[in-house]
Order: sequence, then C-alpha cells, then structure tokens
Amino acid sequence: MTRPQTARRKRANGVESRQRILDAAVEIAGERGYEGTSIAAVSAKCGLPASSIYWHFKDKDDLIAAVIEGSFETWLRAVELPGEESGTPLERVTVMAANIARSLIEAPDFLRLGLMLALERRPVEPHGRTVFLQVRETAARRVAETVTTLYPDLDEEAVRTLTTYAVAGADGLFVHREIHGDTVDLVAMFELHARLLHDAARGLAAGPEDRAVPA
Amino acid sequence: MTRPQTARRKRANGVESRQRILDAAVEIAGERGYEGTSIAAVSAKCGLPASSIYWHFKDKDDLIAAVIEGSFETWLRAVELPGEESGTPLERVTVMAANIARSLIEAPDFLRLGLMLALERRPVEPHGRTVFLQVRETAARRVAETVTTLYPDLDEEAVRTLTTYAVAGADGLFVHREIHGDTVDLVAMFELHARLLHDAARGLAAGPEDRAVPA
Amino acid sequence: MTRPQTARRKRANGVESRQRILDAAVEIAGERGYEGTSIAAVSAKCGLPASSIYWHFKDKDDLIAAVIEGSFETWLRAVELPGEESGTPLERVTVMAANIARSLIEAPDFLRLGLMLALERRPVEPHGRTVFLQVRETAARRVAETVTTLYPDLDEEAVRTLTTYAVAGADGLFVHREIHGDTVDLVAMFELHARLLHDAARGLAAGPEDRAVPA
Amino acid sequence: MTRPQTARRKRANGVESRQRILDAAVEIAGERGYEGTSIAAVSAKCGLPASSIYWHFKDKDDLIAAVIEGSFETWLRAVELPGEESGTPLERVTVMAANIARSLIEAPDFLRLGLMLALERRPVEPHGRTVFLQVRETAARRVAETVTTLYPDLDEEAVRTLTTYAVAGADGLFVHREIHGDTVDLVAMFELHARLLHDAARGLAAGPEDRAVPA
DNA sequence: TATGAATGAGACTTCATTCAT
DNA sequence: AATGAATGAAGTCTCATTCAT
Repeated sequence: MTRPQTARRKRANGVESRQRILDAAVEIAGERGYEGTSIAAVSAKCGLPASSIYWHFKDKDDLIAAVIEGSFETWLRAVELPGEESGTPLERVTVMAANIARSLIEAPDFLRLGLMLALERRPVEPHGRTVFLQVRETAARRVAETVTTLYPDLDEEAVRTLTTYAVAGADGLFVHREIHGDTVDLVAMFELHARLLHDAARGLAAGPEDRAVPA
Repeated sequence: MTRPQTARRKRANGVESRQRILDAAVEIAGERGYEGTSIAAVSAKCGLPASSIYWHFKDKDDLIAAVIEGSFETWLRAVELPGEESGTPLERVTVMAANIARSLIEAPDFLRLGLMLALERRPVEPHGRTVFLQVRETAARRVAETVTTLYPDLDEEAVRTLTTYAVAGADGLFVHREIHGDTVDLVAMFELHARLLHDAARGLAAGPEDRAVPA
Repeated sequence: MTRPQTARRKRANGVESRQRILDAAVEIAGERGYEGTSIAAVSAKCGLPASSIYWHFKDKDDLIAAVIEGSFETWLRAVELPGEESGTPLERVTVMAANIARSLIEAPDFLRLGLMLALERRPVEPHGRTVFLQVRETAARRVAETVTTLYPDLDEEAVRTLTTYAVAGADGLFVHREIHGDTVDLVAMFELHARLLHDAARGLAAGPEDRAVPA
Repeated sequence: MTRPQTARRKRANGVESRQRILDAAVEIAGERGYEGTSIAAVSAKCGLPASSIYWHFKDKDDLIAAVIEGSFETWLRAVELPGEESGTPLERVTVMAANIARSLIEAPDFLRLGLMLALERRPVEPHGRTVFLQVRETAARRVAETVTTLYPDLDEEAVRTLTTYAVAGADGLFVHREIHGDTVDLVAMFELHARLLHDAARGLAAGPEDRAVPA
C-alpha cells in the first residue's frame, strides 16, 4: 500500500544500490578476506547481479577499497564520542582507551579486513591495502597529538615510540579478541594498556639517561 | 646393472620432493594468504607437477597445515637459543624479549601466515588455522610459566592477564614491522615491551587494591 | 535570458553527437574489427554514455554499417579529384592509379574495415559487410566503365577480367602497405599496376587467339 | 569390439586431443576471425571441456598462433607439388601460379585468417599475427628466389618490386575469390597474373631508361 | 535529445582435484 | 614415487541491450 508502483521492481536508485553492495561486501570481506570475497558471493548477498556491481565499482579492487573506507567511517563514528576533556592524564588516557576498545567490539570489520590486507605481501598490492595504510596513518597521527598534549615533556622520539607502542598494543589486543572471542574483556585489557602507556610516558619524560620507570 | 638409468638423478626422492613443495608453499602462502595460495602456483615454483603435490599431501588444506607446522618449527629453532638463566627478572625478561624479536625478523612466515588465517572467519575453518591456534596456545603456556617463575607472587588471574598482554604486544609489534618494514627497530620495541611488562608485574603483585604502579 | 542555461554548451546537438560517435567508431573498428568494436569502447572514446549510442543507432550492426558508409564517403571525396580527362590511355590510367593510391593512404579505414568484414564467413552476415560489398560493386562498375572507354576494342569478358584484375591488384597492394607501412611506395606500385593493366588491355584487344602480349 | 575397455572413455591421449582442438579452432577461426573465435565454441566443436584446452595451450592467443602455424603447414603441403623444373620462363611461372591458385582453393584458412589478423591494428598485437607475418616473409623470400632464377638480368630493386607485386596480386585475387566465391576462375586469374609478371620482368630487365614493355 | 542504472549471457581463465599409467 | 591429461565448478569481468526518466 505504502509503495504504489512496486509492480515493476528496480526503480533504478544508484545510491541505494551502491550501499547495498557495500553492506554485503563488508560482511563477506570481513569473513573471508580479500581473495575469499567473490563477486558472485557479494551479488548473491545483495541481490543485484554481478554485472551491476561493475556499474558501481570499477573492479573488485575498487570495491574492497570502498569497503575499507566505508567500514573505517563506521568505526570512526563509533570512536568519536565526545570524550571527556578533563581529569588527570591517567584518567583521560584510560577513558580514551576504553572508548576505542568498545568501538572495536562494535565495528571490527575495518580493522580485521585491514590487518588481513596489511599482512599480505602480494606482488601487486591491492588498492584497499593502500587505503587502509593511509587511514591508519591518520589515526596514528591523532594518537601522537594526544600523547604530545597529555605529556608535553616528551621529546619527539619518545612520542614516536609511545605512539608505535600504543597502536601496536591495540592491534595485538584486537587480534587476541578476534581469536578468543567474548572470553576476553577487551575494555579491561585496553585500560591496562592505557595505564602502562601512562607509566611509560612518565618514565620516558625523565630523560634518556634514566629511561626506566623509577623503582 | 642393478640400477639401470641412475644417470638421471631423478631417482624419485620422496623426502626431498616433499620439502621442495613445502618451501615453495611457505613462500607463496606468506605472500598471498590461504585463498591466494593455489596449487598451480606452488607447482610452478617448486617445479613438480600439481598431481605430485597431491601425492604428498591429501589436499590443499593439508598442505597449508604442514606449511604452518614447518614454519613454526623453523621459528622455534630461531627462538630457542640457550637463553640466559641468570640475572635480575628485568634483565632476564629483556633478554628473552630481544630473542623473540630477532626470531620474528628471521623467520616471520609462521606468524604472518598464522595471523592471516586467524583473522579470517570462514564458515568451515581451515585445518591450518587450527594448527596455528594450537601452536600458539603452546607458546602462550610457555610465556605463562616464565611469568610464574619470575614473579612468583602473582595470582593466577594476574598471570593470565600478563600473558595475554605479553603475547598481544608481541603480535602488535610484529604487525607494525610487517607494515613499516626495516624502519622499525623491533628489538628496541620488544625491550620496551619487556620493561613495561616487568613494571606491570610488580604493580599487579602489589595486590588488587593498589594495582597501579606507584607514582 | 531567451536561452537560460546556454552557459553549458551541452545544448543537446543531435547531429554533432552522432558524428562524434561515428568518429570514435571508425577509429576503433579500424583497430579491432567488427567483433573487437565494443559499444563500451566507442562510448569511452567519444565521451557519450553507451545508452546514447543506442539513441542514434539501432544496434551495433547499424553503427558499423554507418561507419562503413561514412568512411567510404570520406574516401570518395579523397579519390574524386578532377582527374585529367586528356592524354594517352596509358597516361590517363596512370594518373588515375596514382590518385587512388594517394586516397588509400589518406583514408584507409574504409577499405581496411571492409576487407576485414569481407574475409569473415559468419553464419549471419553483418549489415556492414553487405554495405561494403555494395559500395565495392559500385566502384568496380566505375572501373569497368573507364576500361570500356579507354579500350573500346575489348569485348565484355575481357573488360570483366581486366576489372577484376585491377581491383584485386589494388586490394593486394593496399594490404601490402597495411602490413609493411611507410616502407612501401604505394603510388609507385600503383603506377606499375597501371602500366601492366594497360599492356594487358592491349594484349587482350588483339583477340583471343593471340592473347599474350607480343614478344 | 576392436577397442575392449572403451567403457571408461578418455584414455588420455595428449597428441590426439591437441589435434582435435586445433582442427576445431581452424574451422571456427576461419569463419569468425580472432575475436569471434571463442574458447567455448572451440570446446563445443571438439568435445573437450574448455579447461582442457588450457592444458594444451597457454591461452587463446597461443591457440590462434598454433592454428596459423598448422594451417600454414597444411597449405605448404598443398603448394609444394614437384613443380616442373623445365620449360620456358613463361611456362614455368604460369605452372607455378596455377599451383598456388589451386592450393589457395583447397586450403584457404591460412591466408584468410592471416589476412584478417594482418589487417587489424590492435594496440597489443596477437601472437598469431606475428607468426603469420614471419611465415609470409618466408614465402616472399621464396618468390624472390624464383624471380632471380628465372630472370637473372634483373637488379635487386627490380626483384623486390616484382616480388611485392606478385604477392600483392595473389592476395588480392584470393580476396576476390573469398568475396565472390566459385564464380571466379582463380586458376585463370593467376595465369593472367603470371603472364603480366613475366612481361613486367622482361620490361624491367631492359634497363631503367626504357622500363615500359615495348610496344 | 539524452542518460543512469540495470541485466542475462557469455567472454577468458584458473581452481582444486582425480585417475590411469 | 610420480605425472600427463582431464574436468566441472567457479573466478573476474565485458558484452550488447533495455528501460524509466
């Protein structure tokens, strides 16, 4: 009733179709990775014929890249909660870490697919990998800024080291949860990560000749 | 007379052929992941026809599992240096971490391929994934034992948390290096990781009501 | 005011669009033949969407036929220079041959594409092939008329033979140049062709019992 | 009866299968040209599945090249009759021409397919085209040798010109017959071609200042 | 006068696997 | 212990064409 002319289906709505394809692709790519994501499977899941997918995306590579971008944006919306701008550095860093942990539980496709692509060493690297690395670089820069703000005494190298360690820990914990599932309390682990990072920041601020955290 | 045409040194050496296949497969699987590793590609790289691969391995799944096992053993040989059994806990944990870092630089296939398999969520999980998870579990147990030995005051849960964090950090740092290549000083990062773990261990040993490392 | 959005010079000019499509199609058909000329390729080259091509042409066959016709007309304009109407038969036939040679160098698409179509033995013959054969028939008739005019003594069969030989030689020389490119002096070869035709005409005129040119 | 175990068909005979594929491909390629020759069509005609074709030939290009080579050899067998080694030059050249005409009627695939490929101007030229041009070059060299033998007075350039004209005429007459079918007496036309070539040879031998055949 | 979107058919090619030798 | 040949299924992508706007 509400939709009068539904008799002749397919009212040719490009934007919606594109999104349907992307949604299907995220799901499958998240399950099976780059090689495992077949156009036929995406087609079956979204209902559009394979040839229609090629109207919206140049090729499979283009589709996967768009999937990465789309799931990154979904993830960004999940992380970018207002985020307390007050409290001690430890409090603030802990809140942020918990935030990120929760976003990774809600919208994990971006990172799972991205890591799969990143670990490959294909002769000709897929476009999606490039997109992931760029997006990841952006995220890393934001982490570096936060570190600089919260621990202004750190020199440039210390910031870089801490950023690397922060991101690597996040990746590793995420992988751990992907493997072991809900038995892992990701939020708690991220809070621990935050605490250790905080201690490390204070240790590094003490200067190169005494970099170990004080006993 | 006993061996007529021994001139052609193709006297059918099963063991050698099997190894040639495995070597080729490690390389390709490391480049392209599970789906990307085609029997034809392995055949082309090792010089044996595809049907010969099926003489040595039941199917592709079996081959990949053998690849995981083989590269794990290679990696094990790289880690299991004598390893100083003396020194302060911090010293010992740092030496171990550096050891592991070096082994991951030398023989990274095991972990790269394993993580790729681990991140997939295939409906029917490949045998190789199972092998990787088992092998990984073994490694994790060994880490837990070391933690228990070095920090005997920790309760069971603290050991578990620390082990998780240790392994996750290692995974994350490894991924970081896979992405950024030689620009990352993996040994230094693992030493930092060791130091933070050491601090965390001491903090956790202090008891639940005061888990934070002292200011 | 009278023509609101004339700023965008896309005021839907049917004639121009049609020509743009034809130009693109000539180029591609000349490169790739009938089967190789895809609507998508033409669309990409002319900038108009594929569906617009179907607005101007019934189907691919129709387009190719139009291409043949168009490039034939282009070629005709190139051949139909005033053409000396005086001189000895040998002079006149030589000038004509040189004229044709030059036209084939300038506008070769018609003949190249036509010959490609003509050589095919498709179950259902494309419209373009028919058009080419008709157009070719017209040209052959004109050759026959010229022969009759220049060598009035020839009987009907001799004219037919000479015409066939004239056209075949032209085709063959054209093919030769298509294969070997600018290293071939097409004009000189056509002049030789003219001379031999002239000799043959005189030989044939001598009567059936002495058809060979005199020693 | 004669073949006992015919129950389990497909006794895996590589050589025979390869030939069956080639036979089917010659037929189809002769009908439809390069683009029109689909692997599926060849598969249907020869009875082997498409994937089997790829066991014997790297790709479609490789198949077409083999087709050219095979049909060239068939044609060669048709031309290379003993060929009278005696008689006047005119007689000998006429016999040869008639021979070639007959071979082109019997085994026309080689030249038809070859010319189709030669006329194309594909960005990336098919392997088959290259093979055709090489083979054609060989044939042209043989013509040149014959010309040199029969008309020893000719200088190098005259031989080249005559060879070009001879081959071009043959191509053109062949095309004519492909278009007009059995209504054309190809042998008679080739004999005329031979006669004119003979006259031309004698004319060219007279020296540059008097190249026209004598009145 | 044009076009964005869709689509079924079919293109080439690779896949994992089998089987007789 | 190995392999040449075969094969059905599936892969990515392009095809000519249509249709509602």
